[in-house]
Formats: sequence, structure tokens, C-alpha cells
Amino acid sequence: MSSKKGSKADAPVENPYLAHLPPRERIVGGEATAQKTGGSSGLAADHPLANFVMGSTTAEQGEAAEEGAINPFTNRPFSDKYRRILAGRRKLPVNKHRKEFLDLVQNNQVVILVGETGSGKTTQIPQFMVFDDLPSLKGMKIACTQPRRLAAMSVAQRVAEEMDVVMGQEVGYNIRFEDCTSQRTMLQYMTDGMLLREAMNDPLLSRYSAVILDEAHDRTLSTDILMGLMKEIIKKRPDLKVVVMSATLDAGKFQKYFDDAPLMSVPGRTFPVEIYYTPEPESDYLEAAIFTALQIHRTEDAGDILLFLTGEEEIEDACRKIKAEADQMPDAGPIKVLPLYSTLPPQAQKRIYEDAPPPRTVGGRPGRKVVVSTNIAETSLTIDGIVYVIDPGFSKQKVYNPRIRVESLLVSPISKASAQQRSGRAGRTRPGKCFRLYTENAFMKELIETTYPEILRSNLGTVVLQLKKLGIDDLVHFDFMDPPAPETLMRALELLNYLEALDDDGNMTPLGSMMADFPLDPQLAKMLITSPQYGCSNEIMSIVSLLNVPLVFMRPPDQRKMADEAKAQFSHPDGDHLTLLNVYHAYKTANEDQKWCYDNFCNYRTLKSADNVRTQLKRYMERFDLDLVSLPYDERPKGPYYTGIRKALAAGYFMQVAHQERSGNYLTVKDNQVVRLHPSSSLDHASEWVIYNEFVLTNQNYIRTVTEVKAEWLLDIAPNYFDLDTFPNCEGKRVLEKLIMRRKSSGSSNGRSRDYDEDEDRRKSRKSDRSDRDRKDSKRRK
DNA sequence: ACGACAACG
Repeated sequence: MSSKKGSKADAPVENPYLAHLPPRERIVGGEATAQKTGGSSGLAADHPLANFVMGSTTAEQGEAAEEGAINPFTNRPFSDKYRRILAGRRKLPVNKHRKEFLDLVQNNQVVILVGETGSGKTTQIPQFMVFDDLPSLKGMKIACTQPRRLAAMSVAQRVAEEMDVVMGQEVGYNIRFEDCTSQRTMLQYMTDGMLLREAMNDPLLSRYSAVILDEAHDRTLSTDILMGLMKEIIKKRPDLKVVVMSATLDAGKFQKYFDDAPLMSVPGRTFPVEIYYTPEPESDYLEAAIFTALQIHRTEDAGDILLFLTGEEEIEDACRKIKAEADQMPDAGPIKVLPLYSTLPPQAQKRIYEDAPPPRTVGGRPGRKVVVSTNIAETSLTIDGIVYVIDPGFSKQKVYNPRIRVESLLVSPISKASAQQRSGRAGRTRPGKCFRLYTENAFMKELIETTYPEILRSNLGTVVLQLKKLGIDDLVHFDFMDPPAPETLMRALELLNYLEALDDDGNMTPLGSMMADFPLDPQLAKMLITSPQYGCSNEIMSIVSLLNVPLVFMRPPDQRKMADEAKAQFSHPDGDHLTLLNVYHAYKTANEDQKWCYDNFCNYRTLKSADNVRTQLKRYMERFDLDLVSLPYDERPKGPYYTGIRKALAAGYFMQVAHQERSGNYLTVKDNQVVRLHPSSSLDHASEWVIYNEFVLTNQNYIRTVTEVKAEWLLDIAPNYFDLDTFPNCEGKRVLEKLIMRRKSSGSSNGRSRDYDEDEDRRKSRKSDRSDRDRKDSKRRK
């Protein structure tokens, strides 16, 4: 990694992440030489760590300190609870490898550690390192990254207990919205996205003496970038230790990537799982899955069932069918069928931990719990007590098509690694069985080894901007573990160039640097940063926040009509973005009341988290001295209030524009994809030009969350993008040509603004401001 | 004529 301007690395004082530290603790680089802890570090001769040599301790020394009377990090006596937990820790498989691990980590900068589930690697390895590296004595700390927030929090909690310290003190976690660490923190669990964000402002990760990348096999976008980054950082930080921890399957690949770093393997602690395949391919995996679940329920011994399906609708449907059929079976025990997917309310999610129902009569057929789940149960959530797994072999996966710049979800066959992970879920508490609804031959010959990493399946706009911010100038030669398609990188560079985040030479602009700091997609970041120029940053903050959470509108299948009526109160004729704004205003006007949300079919949790996002965005706006402004709200029917907002939206979304043809179809600009407005849109369907937030690829091509804009705005906002030489032939192009001709002949900018006003007047006489009327109505009703 | 797999900042 080459830092583009020295100033970033040379001036750690500017790093907001370091601001809470006294200057002397901001050690950059640090000495790679061994250092005795006694003497200069001020430890008394009888301190438990007095004779520890940083980076040269033994497993026995570490264990002795753990078994001593005094906690060396708090100087308080160890509690009884601590000793009980310690006894359990000593039985973990990884504990036998403490010496081997220390040897490796002391003699190598990078170590790959392969540990199966139940090995204890996530909790123990960081502690082994704490006792050897002693980061607290250097004013540094050890980071252990997790792909998921919940994991970072719960593992930190567990390790704080294991080390007999208060959570947030010596051991803590740092995730978005919650920094539970302090100046005392020496071991910090965090999301990988968080560490990446820190690296953007502290390119050498100078606060850390060691970085442990856990769950690397997950291959999330952030983990992949971090791995590439670590390869660069270790060249400049010889004192920095890196441990990459992964499940078994492709450990060799990690090893090779890190220049043949040594690999250590720790067995797991799970029970054997018998695998069954179908003799013939199944034509309908859903039907086969339901049949198998019922068959297990009728014939197998007690033990719960986990069935993997692909999405919410399919899961709810399957749950109903299984329940209905099982209840008809006279020779089977009672059944409890539970759905599981991420958008399920937490309360409903927790039900998966309930016990199976008891048999109907003493000694009768066992009662059983059946969990029907998406991939969420493959990695994120573990359910103890599962004995039977049904794996139809499919999951929904994101795919990116750089040619039309669209991400979509496709039901696709899973990989061998995924199948293995799924079957493992049957053997967590005792031996289990896994029923794969495909042939053994298909498993061997048709499934790919591992799921393609996310970086090969995503739009890379954010990734490229982040890499630029990290100081990586030459993306083509950046050492990705799996290099993305050149076309995908080109698309990202092109996007960032049009957004003016990168200049024509591909260098990051000051705007781009600021955009990278916002936790937003590049388009949304651009929109928000530009919004003060349109006088409406307060409103854009609200809209952007709502675009960053799941859809707020609830639509229960049995109350669709009422839900649609509730939504209609908020509808704005000029577009869905303004509808979202109306919802946000109404929610705030109702004092964020939960009952109000319920009555109006809005998701309370979603609105609350949008508000959380908004607070965070506001802090960034203030940090960058961006004005928080609104256009006059009282004059909104005639005044510039909504027009200003729509212009600001166009300033971010000018590359996601569709034009309505005379046929009534919309064509996306430049890519000429035929799309339809999503039926949920509140937009008046006569709008000629629209910007859209999302391209939804299903049976039909839909554009969702759509707002009307003017061709004139687009020409003014993004003249480079709307350079007609780059346009394929279409009606939209001819409309723009005429417009440009007319502008040329009228010459002055006065001519332009007259066009706007006429246009606005025409529009306003055509439509009434429905949202305002409805807001008054809803107030009267209350 | 309504398709949110998971997850991150």
C-alpha cells in the first residue's frame, strides 16, 4: 500500500479514531525488538507478569499467570467464577496447541489457523496472544475481527468473563453505533467493516500490535479487502502480527495467498453426521423437502429438524404445509414448525430456542421441533438440539451483471463447503443425520468447491472508493485473493468518475475522500454531501437514512387493503423518495410512537434504526462542516421545497435514470433496459423522466423507489454523463437533443430558468399536493 | 398484478 499523500500517515493527530488517546500512547510502528516487562515498564518484581518477555513467553508462563491468585491485568484477585470457567477452557481442543501456536506466532509475522467449530479458537487464540504480546504495556491492543456484529458482541462478552474483567475495560468490542472500549482496552473484538473504516484514516493500523482475522472463510467484502490490506501493511510494520483464522476447506488457499505462511490445524468438537443422498434427482425440491420432513417426523427417533430453504415466502409456505400435514398424521407425535429468516421480528426469531412439544401420551411418539430457515442458520445462528438436517441444495445468492450494472438475487445451487456446513448443523449435541435432496454424483460433480466470494458477485463502487481511500492507487495490480472481473472494476471506476469522486486520471478527489468517510453507497454519499447546495440537507439526510434500512411499509398478507390505505396517506405524487420523507416527518410528528407505527402499518424497529442512521449521518455532516439546511416548508405547495429535494436526489442518482417511451414503457438511460415501475410506487405514472433507487430483476424488470425529475436538471447536474455522443439511439436521446438545441438558440441561462418555471406551473396545476392534504386528514382523525 | 439470501459501515 502506498500512502498517496504522506500527510495521512504522518499526522495521526488528525485521526478521529485516535482522538481519545493521550499523545504518548499513539505509537506508530513500535519496536520489533524483545522487551522485558520489568524495570522501565514499571511492573513490580512480584507482579505475575514481571518476568515476561514480550513476544517470547512460553505456554507455561501464560498458564501459570492464568492460574495465579491475582489477575495481572486488573491487579484484583481472581473470582471463583473465573476458576470454574478456566477449568472448562482447559478442555477446549485449541488449548493443547498453545505452545505450538506461540512458537509459530513468535517466529512468523503471519500465521494461518484452521479450526473447526467447537475448537475454541475465537475465544482462546486472542487470549494466548494477549499473554505473549502484552499489548497493554505498549499502549497498543489486539484486534480480532468478526463478520457479524452479534458475534463481535457476544464473543467479547464471553472473553471478558473468561479473563475476569469488566466488559468494555480490558476486553471490549467496537461495532457500528456502539463502541464498547476504553483506554484500558487491550483486546478488542470488532466487525471487519469497522477495522476497515479505521484503516481508511490510519493506514498502518498503528494502534494495533496484532490483528486476528476470524471467519476468513466467510470471504465477506470487508474480510477480502482487509486481507489484501494486511499483506501491504506487514511490509511496513515488521512488528505487527497477523493471524488468519478459517474453517477447514480452503486453508491451503489462504496459506498460498500469504506467501506460504505456516498453517496450524486444530480439530473441532462435533459429533458424526450420517449423510444420505437421494438415488435420483428431485424435480421439485420444495415438495421433496416437505415430504422428507414429514417422513423423519413419522419414523425417526426424537430430535429436532432443520430444513434449509431459500426465502421468506417459500419458508412461510412450507411451514404451513408441514404443520397441516403433520397434524393429519395419526401415528406421529405433536409438531412445532418455526420459520427463521433475518427480517423476522426478533421475538419470533427467538422461538427457535423453544423446546420441542412433549409426546401426546407417556411413551408415545416423540414431539418435534422443525425449524425452516434461510442460510441464516448455516453460519449466523446456531440451534442446539438439531439432529436432522434437510438440505435441498439451494440458496438465494447475489449476482452482479456489470454489463447492465444490476445486482440481483438468484436461487442457485450451493457449494460443497456450504453443504458440509449445513450437515454439520446436525452434529452439535449428538450424532445426527443429514438428508441431501440431490444425488451423490451431483454433489461430487456438479457442486462447486466453495461459494464464490462476495467480491466476485457485487457492484464494487464502495470497494473501489475504499481502496482509493486506503491509498491503493493501482487497483489493477492490487493483490486480491480472488481478482474481480476487469469489467466490474471498470464499471466502478466509471461510476466514481462520473460522481466526481475520482478525477480523469483515477485519483481520488477531495470530494471522493469525503464520500469514503460516509457509511453510504457512493451515490448516496454524493447526494448527501451535495445537498446543502440545493438547500435541503436535512431532508436528504432523512431520505438517505430510510433508503439504508429495510422497507418501512408493512403489508401483512391478510390486511393488504388496510396497509395500502395507510400507505396512501403518505404518498407523494412526485415520487417515492418524497413519500419516504412524508413517513419520516409523520413518525417524528407522532413523537416516534410505537402505537402510531402499528396503526399506520409502519415498521417501528425500522424507523427507529433509520433515525439511528440519521443521527450518525448528522454527526458526519457536522464534522465536515456541511450545512444542515431546509427550504421553506410553509411554502411547499408552490415554493421550491420539493423541487430542491428532487434536484438533490438527481445529483446523486443521475446514473439511474429511466425515460418513458411513447409506448408507455420505461427504458433505462444508456443501458436501454425495458423496465416497469414497481407496483408499490406512489409516482404519477405520467412522469417522462424518473430516477430510481433500485433495479429489481424478477419475472419482470422493475424499478423501485422512483421519483420524477426534469431533463433540464440532468443536463445541468451531470453534463458529462449526459453527453449525447455516448448515448445509444432511443427516444430519450432525441428528446435531449431537442432540448439542447432549444437551449443553444435561446442562448442565455435566463431562458433555462424560464423553462423550469413554466414546467413547474404546468405540473402543479395538474396535480394537487396530495401528501399535505392527507397529513392534515390523518391529524384530524387522531 | 407487488421476488427482503446473509451481512457490514
